[in-house]
Formats: sequence, C-alpha cells, structure tokens
Amino acid sequence: MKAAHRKPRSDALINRERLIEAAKEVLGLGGPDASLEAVARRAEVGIGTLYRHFPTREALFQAVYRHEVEQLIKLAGDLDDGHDPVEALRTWMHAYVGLVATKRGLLGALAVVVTEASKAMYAELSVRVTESVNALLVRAIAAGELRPDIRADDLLHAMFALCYARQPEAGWKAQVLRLLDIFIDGLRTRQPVRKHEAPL
Amino acid sequence: MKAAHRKPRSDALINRERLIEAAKEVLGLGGPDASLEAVARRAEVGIGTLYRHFPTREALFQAVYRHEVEQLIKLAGDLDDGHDPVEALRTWMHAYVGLVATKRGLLGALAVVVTEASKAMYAELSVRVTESVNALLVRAIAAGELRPDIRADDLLHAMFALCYARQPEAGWKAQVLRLLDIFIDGLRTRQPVRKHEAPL
DNA sequence: AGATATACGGAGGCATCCTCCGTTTATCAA
DNA sequence: TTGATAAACGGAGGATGCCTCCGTATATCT
Repeated sequence: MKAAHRKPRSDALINRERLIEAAKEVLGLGGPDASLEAVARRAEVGIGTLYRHFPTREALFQAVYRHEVEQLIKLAGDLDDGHDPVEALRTWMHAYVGLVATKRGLLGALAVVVTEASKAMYAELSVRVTESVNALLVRAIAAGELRPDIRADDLLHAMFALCYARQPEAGWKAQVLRLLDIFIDGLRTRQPVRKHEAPL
Repeated sequence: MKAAHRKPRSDALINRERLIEAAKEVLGLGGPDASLEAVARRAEVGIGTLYRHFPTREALFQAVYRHEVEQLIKLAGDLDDGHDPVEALRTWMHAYVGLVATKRGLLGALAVVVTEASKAMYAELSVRVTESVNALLVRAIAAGELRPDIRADDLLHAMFALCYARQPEAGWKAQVLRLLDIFIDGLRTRQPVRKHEAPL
C-alpha cells in the first residue's frame, strides 16, 4: 500500500504536549541541568519517547522556549482589541516579566548553546515578538496615549536589561514590575496618572 | 608521639598544583560541566585524590579562579616598576582580557553558584585586584600621563562590560583589545599617540 | 631506621545519558 | 468492521560521571 504519509498519530501529539509541559515545570524548577529522565517520569512517558521527540537536550529546550514565546505572541494578538491600549501594553509587559521570572535558568542555558539552527529560530521569534509589541505600540501611539518616538526594540531592550540587571533575589519580580510601570508612565504623552511610593 | 602537626607532605602540594593546572585546561575548554574524572585523568592522579583536595566542584572552581586572579595581582606588582606606566597598564589590561577569554565558561559558572564562603572570597579578591590596578593608575597619574579623575573601579567596570557585552564570537578578543586601547588613549592627558584603523 | 600521620588510588554503588529493539496501537484501505 | 502496517511506545542495557570508602603506599619526624 505504501502510504506516502499518514496523518500524525494522535498519541504522538499528546505525548509531545505532555513532554513540553513537563519540561517547562522540571527545567524551570531544577535549572538546565535537571534530569531528562525526571521530565519523562513527570510526563508519564517512557524515556525512549522523550528522546524520539527531542533527540537532544537543546531540542527540548528550544521546544519549550518556542512554546512560551508563541504564547506571548498570541497574547499580544488577543490584547490588540477593545481595551485601553496602554493597559494592554502594560498587561503584556507584565506577562513578559512573568515568563522571565519562571524561565530564568532555562533562558540562561539557551543563550549559551547556540547552534546554527537555534540561531535561526531565535531570529525568527525575535522578529515576530518585535512585530507583536510593535502593533500594541502603534495602537497606543495612534490613540495619542504614548509619545511617538518609542520603538518596539527599544522597549524590548529596556525590558530585557531591567530583568537581567539584578540577580534573582527575593522581591526581584515586584521591583522589576514597579520599574516597568514607572517606565510606562514615562512613555505617556500626558502627565503620569499612576502614583508610586516616593521613597526608594 | 602525637605530632601536633607535621609539615604538609610534598606530594600533596604537587598533586594540588597538578589538579589546578589540569582543571584550568579541562574546565576552560569543556565548560563548567566538564567531567571531574577527566580532570583527574589529565592530572594523572586518582579520582580520590581530586575529591580529597577539592570536596566539591565549586571548591575546585574557586581554587582555579583564585589561582588565576592571584597571578593577575602578581603581574600588576611586577609591572609596577621601571616601565612606562601607561604601557604597564595596557599590558595588565590585555592580560585581564586574556584571562576572560580563556575562562569565559568557568567564570560564568562561578557567578551562578554563590555560597557565603565564595562570596567572601570574591569580595576579598575584588578588593585586592582593585588595589593592584589602583597602584598602576596612581603611578601613571603621578607621572602626568593619565587624567587624574579615573578610578580603579571605573576602569575594571569598563573592562568587565566590554568583555561581556558581546557573545564570544570569532574575533571577539581582538575587538575588545582594540576598544580597550582606544579607551586607554582616551584616558591620556596628552593627545593620543597610538593610531587605529579608522573604518568600522 | 622505624613508627605513624598523611596521602594515594581506584573499586564500587548509584544516577543519568542515550540507543536499540521487541511490543503495542492508531490509521487507512478494503 | 476488519485486517495490515507504519508509526509510536516503553524500558532494558551499556557507557559514563559522581562521590565514598578503605586498603596500600610513602613522606616526615624521632
């Protein structure tokens, strides 16, 4: 009969999802050196299945990374309607910080192992994220809510720097969120609306 | 007889040196996850000996780190006589870059694992390095060769940032060295003497 | 030269990595 | 619906690394 190609098997798709989900948890918690067998156990899947889906540790990392970033891109799309554009932007930026907060160790490891293939993926995702946030920005600028000289890559650069400038100490995330809110206020065309506690 | 304490055994000292040397090579090349058994093999020493000298992976990292930085401090002392003070500074800074170039992975790993004990060591070495480079600076300033408003920690900060701002791509080291030379020229009281290729 | 504190080497127990292959199952044609 | 079979599953097993423990070897001191 020689079927050229069948529809992918449903259990394979399910297991793939389970593995990514489990890897997100195990790697996010235990760092980039966490045991892959632990990931397989958590996904309730044989170790062979893990290796079939993700032949290398990096392949798994990349899948998790892509999965997370895709969510972020999707969120930008979902936010791009109805709501107050500045609030939409703020919501998105907070989600970004949440991602970084969870995936610190993982992202650090990803930055180290850079093959040609992964480089292409990062480039692609970087472009798409920039486009997404740009859409949010354009809307806010068009509504006259933000100063028009801010660019998406400036914003992302600032967020990245803010997130990684400090060590992951306690209260880290809250501080970054406060700084981000101040930053957003700085972007507004009108006077700041939000109040922040004055003392350092 | 109950000897209170003997002189440390010579073979122990030798093996310690051999281990640090081997670790410098193996860890510098293979990154912080390199096999400790490989280190022991390279040092031509039993694995037990390695663990007796350095009970944990971090202990070994720290010993290597301290060893390297001590060399840097010693170099500053050796340079602190006779020569042209600016050339002495340049030589020292180039040596620093060389250290970073070799030990990138190692230093990165060290930054991650920070215990109380290691924190103290970093603090101590940091102070001593700053003092060393400060001696070089003071001499150059006293000779009227450098502007007097440069401080040792400014200089170290600039060097650190320059070294770590970019990914370790090909030509990385050469670029940083060029930038450093330009930086040094900027520090001079007189007009720049060195020429650099103008085009980017 | 002898006594002994000290250091050495590596076997061994456990964990993880990754491959390989026999078994199971989802898909598709009849 | 029912087989045939491509595709996926699970996990045993060999290799390697981590670290401990202890019998053996040796440098130091009297």
